[in-house]
Amino acid sequence: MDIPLEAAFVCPPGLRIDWGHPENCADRLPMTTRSKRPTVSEVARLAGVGTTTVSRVINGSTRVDPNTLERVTRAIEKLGYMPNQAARILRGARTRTIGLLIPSIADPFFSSCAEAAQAIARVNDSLLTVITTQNDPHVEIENLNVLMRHQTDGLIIAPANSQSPVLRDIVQRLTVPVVAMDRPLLNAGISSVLADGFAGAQEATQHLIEHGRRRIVCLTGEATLYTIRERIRGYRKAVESARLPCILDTSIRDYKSAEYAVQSMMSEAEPPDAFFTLKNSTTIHAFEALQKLKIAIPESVALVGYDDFELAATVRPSITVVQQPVDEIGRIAAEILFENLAQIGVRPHHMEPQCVQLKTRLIRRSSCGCSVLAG
Amino acid sequence: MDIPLEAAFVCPPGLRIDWGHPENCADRLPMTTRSKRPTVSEVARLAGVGTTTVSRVINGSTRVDPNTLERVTRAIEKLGYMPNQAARILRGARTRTIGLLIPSIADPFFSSCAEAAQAIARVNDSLLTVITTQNDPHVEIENLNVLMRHQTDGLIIAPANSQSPVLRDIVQRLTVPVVAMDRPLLNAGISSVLADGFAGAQEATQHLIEHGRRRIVCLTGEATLYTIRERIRGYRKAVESARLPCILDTSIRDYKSAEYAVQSMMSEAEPPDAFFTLKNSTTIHAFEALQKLKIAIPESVALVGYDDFELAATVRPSITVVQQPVDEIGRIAAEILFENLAQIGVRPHHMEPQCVQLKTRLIRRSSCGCSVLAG
DNA sequence: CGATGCCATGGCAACGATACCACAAAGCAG
DNA sequence: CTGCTTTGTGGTATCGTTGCCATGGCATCG
Repeated sequence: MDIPLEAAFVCPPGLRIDWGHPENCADRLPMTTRSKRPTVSEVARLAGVGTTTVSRVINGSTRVDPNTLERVTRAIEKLGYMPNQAARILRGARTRTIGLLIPSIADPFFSSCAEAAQAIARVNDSLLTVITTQNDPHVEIENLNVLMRHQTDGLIIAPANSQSPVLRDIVQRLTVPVVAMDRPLLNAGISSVLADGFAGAQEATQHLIEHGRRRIVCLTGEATLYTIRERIRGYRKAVESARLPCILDTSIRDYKSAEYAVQSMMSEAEPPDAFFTLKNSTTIHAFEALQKLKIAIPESVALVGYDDFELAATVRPSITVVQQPVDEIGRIAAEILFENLAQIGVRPHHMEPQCVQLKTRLIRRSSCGCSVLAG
Repeated sequence: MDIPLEAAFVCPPGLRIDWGHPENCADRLPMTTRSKRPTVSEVARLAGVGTTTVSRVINGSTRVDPNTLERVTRAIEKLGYMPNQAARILRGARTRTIGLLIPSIADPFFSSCAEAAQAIARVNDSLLTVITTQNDPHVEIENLNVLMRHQTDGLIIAPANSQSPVLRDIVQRLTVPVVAMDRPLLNAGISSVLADGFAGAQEATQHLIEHGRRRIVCLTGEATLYTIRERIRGYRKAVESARLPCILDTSIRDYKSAEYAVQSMMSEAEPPDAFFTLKNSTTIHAFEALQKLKIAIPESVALVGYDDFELAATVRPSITVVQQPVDEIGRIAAEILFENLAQIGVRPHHMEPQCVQLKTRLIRRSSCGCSVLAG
């Protein structure tokens, strides 16, 4: 089966369509890969010099005669020479590849982090290898070993368990720099980049309290992760400071459990007047359940979610959320990693680990009780 | 600044929380990486054998005496030996790394593809290196070269321009297998895996026609991509078969332009009675604009979108969409790539390129006029 | 004028794993 | 007992690059 080319879309008259960049970039294709790639000695032979000189030209390490430089450069171009990475690495060079160990690529939070990290890797002339762990510590350790076998220069990891002594020991024994992202790896002596979930949750809860809400239920979803636990701490701090009850519900996993939980809570003697959901999927499930049960938001119950998502502003009512600086997290984690990498060999001891906590932002929309003009 | 551990979440009485896997996997940490990794010769010395024998044990290529096997295995474990990838690659082995060139990781469509491809890479004992191109042909070619420098075993690419002669030439000159994903690379002689946008769009348009819609406007958004053009073909086929007008609007880029476009079309003498949007962002912008302008969906205009998204079922009215088999696309692309990889050296000539077209699915919700029970 | 220093350059070894060849010992048929 | 294969094993060259050291030419200085 083949794509029929003749049937391709023909631009109708009067309809201007931009066909993209002109692509006059034929000048920059250096033969890419051929069956047998030329080597330094072949270049050297053609240029009439020694292999060392060719190497010097490539790496620009020592001064070479302008005349020789010219000849060698021409030989390199003529043969389409490209240094062999493997040989360089064998001689001790970096692989120019960093690893990213995250629970899932499909998760919008982590895919945004990955995108930002990849951009930083690119400006540092490195590649990014992504591995998903599904938050399984076994998979995590397994693949950490895989990355080390591949001699990755460094590693960004979102640990499934921030307190895992096993992971901590392994990471401490590594000779390559590691940066924790989104969740710390406690007492491992590595840098970490996270959003301040405690402050974010506290601010959101506080906001609901200011709206006069008194029975604020925190819908945690599964509460094993460090991030979720921090958010719970923030919620707890806020309600306890206001002498309000601290009510946690960890039961919501999907739409069905959300409907059940919401229904049973709303039919209690003292029903909640606000829900604070700690992650995206829980927010959506709770929102769906409330709509299905025809419970008015924010009149009957207010709703505030943690983590922003594309349609939070579009649904009716629009949903107030705690927004995390996703791009920043990935970007800074990668930046710190490359800073560490740059330090290797310069100092006898590694850089002091730093813990970056980024501020979250409360995006006020309608579901919390704020009257927001749509748009 | 350090994370206060003592302040960590304490499980309240009566609230069962699953703390995750037990992590009793301390047995599987093979020293990972040390300052100076042991080599075959060190293992050989310890086991009292030659390096060749050690190599044979590692690769299980030839029979070795059970006795020797035992000794070597023990030596490997004792030293925590791990073969040096770079040396192997220099000797001609695979890098066990494949590249994925996509416009963006943050895009839900491509992140799902990436996730699926990564899973296949894992079962083939390989890593996946992700590079984003932002649909820029220059970046695309640039990074294709970067991947080749890194000696990637193979490549999955979503070409920015399916008809680019430059990209086609480069790909044809590559010695590693390449698979096109989501969009073909025409006449390059490589396999491609795509969703059938023509059929999907045709079916969706047909569906609107069956609902009695007569003026169906196709909101394309930017229409440079192959996929979008295929969808336009499908839409056109359907309306032309029904002798209905073919009305394309390529102007929508964001919420503002959507509002303008919708408003001006609705105030025409013959306003549209349905919108068919060709991609996610356009669907959302059009939906927002219709809501803002208080135009009833589906009473005044019906709406069908291309590409499903998480909240399409949650918003009111829920949105009817053409769903693409995202996971399948990534999975099959990777599978074909590894099949090609397995063929290298077996046959003198490469595998016959295949073009896989996957079926889409029309998800009937409310916005098209179908009365759907929520849930 | 001879000694000293700098510059440009080349030869060679080494990084670590493995394919190839060689060889010894053992088994086995004639 | 001889000539053959089979089995287990080791030595060594090689992959392509780069660091170290050596060398020859030229300029500078006492």
